Amino acid sequence: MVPTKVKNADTSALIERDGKPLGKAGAKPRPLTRIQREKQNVILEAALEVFAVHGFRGSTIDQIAEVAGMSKPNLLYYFPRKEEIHRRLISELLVTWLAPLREMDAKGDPFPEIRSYIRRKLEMARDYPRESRLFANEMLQGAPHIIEMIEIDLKNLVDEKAGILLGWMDEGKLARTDPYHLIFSIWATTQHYADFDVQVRAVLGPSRGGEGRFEDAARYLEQLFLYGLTPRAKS
Amino acid sequence: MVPTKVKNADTSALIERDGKPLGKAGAKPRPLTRIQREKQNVILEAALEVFAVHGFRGSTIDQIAEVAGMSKPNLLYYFPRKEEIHRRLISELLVTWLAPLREMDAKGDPFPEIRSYIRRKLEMARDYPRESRLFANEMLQGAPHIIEMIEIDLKNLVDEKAGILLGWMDEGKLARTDPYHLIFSIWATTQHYADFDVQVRAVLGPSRGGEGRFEDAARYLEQLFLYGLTPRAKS
DNA sequence: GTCTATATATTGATAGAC
DNA sequence: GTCTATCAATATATAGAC
Repeated sequence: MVPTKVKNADTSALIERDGKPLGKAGAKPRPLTRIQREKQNVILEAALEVFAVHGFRGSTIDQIAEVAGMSKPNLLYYFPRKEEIHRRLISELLVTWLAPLREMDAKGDPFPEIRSYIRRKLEMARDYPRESRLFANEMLQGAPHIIEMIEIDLKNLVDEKAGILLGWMDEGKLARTDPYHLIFSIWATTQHYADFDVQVRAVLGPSRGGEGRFEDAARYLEQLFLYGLTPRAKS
Repeated sequence: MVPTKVKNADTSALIERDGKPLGKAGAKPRPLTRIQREKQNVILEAALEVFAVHGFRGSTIDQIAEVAGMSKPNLLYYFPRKEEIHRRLISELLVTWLAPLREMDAKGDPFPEIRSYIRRKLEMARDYPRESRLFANEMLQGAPHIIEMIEIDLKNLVDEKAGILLGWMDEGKLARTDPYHLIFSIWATTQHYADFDVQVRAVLGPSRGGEGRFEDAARYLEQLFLYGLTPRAKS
């Protein structure tokens, strides 16, 4: 007979310390109730808000608890360690953050693929600026928590996509250029609108710094990248 | 008779607290000796190192003192407050940081001007990565210490240069595009190599992530921007 | 000017009542 | 599960000897 198994157990949502579920060693970790999961989400949401601005060391549990609307000991009941909150946010981050690049498809045509990749990245900067800043903070510090993922998973993904880009170049569908730096420039230009948002808004001023700025950015970037990549006949 | 005035008094190098020189109210502030200035520079250098990585709140005087090779009370003798060190670094930052943009000259031709602007910015990312990261940290936090400078001085500068770019477009020397987002994209792509250095190196790997990466980046960016901006005959 | 010692505040984390 | 009280560690900053 098959041992009883909880349906849809979300092992990533257990109360953990140092990456391991709390409780007696050897004891079967219990999945969280709906309420517990919701509380954790409230905390993670608040922590994202704070970590994104002040980084790990610059953020305090007090701040996070205040934003989450609960007391500090109460927060620590759900996440016994500050580091644990950060670890959870960061480990979920890379996956979502790289989703747009994963979608770039070798079977498609280069311009539509690149164009929609840029659009998706720009939408992420618009809709998830805190995630973008959390990532930027981590990078500025030398990516101490995700360096292995960067060196392995991210590198593999970019190598693969660079290969696709090179393939398109070989077919003459795309101007020959450095595929790695091409990807860097898409990352940089799109994330800029989240990470340097204050500066963008201040420079554009009240008239052009409103919500429309993302549409303007999309139009500009499309022009920059597509014209810049159009293959030309040698003359 | 003219009151005695110290030659070359560097008022920005006095020992200050909350932006005002220390000492009895009304007393004439004394300029620093050479040794004092050198000690301050050692501290500022160390602080740049630390603040660039951890941000203001995430950095400690202990860390800075250790990097500077002196005791904490000794450091506090030269800068009575942690905030004062940061204030000095930040206020000097914007000036140096915008120097390359200031050099963009309306009397020049667009492509050489833009090309050398990109080169200068990329050289700054290569040679002054800590300054770049300090700036990025400040931006991520919403630029609390330099928001007025951003809204006034920086905005004015960018407005002026955007005007120059528009002029070139009117003359048909430059593809018509959004001059503000053009400037943003130059900032973003060049500073990326300082702020996201870990990621760039990890993705490029040992073979291509060495010092040559800046030359590769320069070549790529030149191609991206210049081809992308070449005016075309309507067809 | 530099050091040791220390005051004072903040912070991460725990104990234990309810 | 949540709270008050509190501990221990760390952090900014000062006092005062030399």
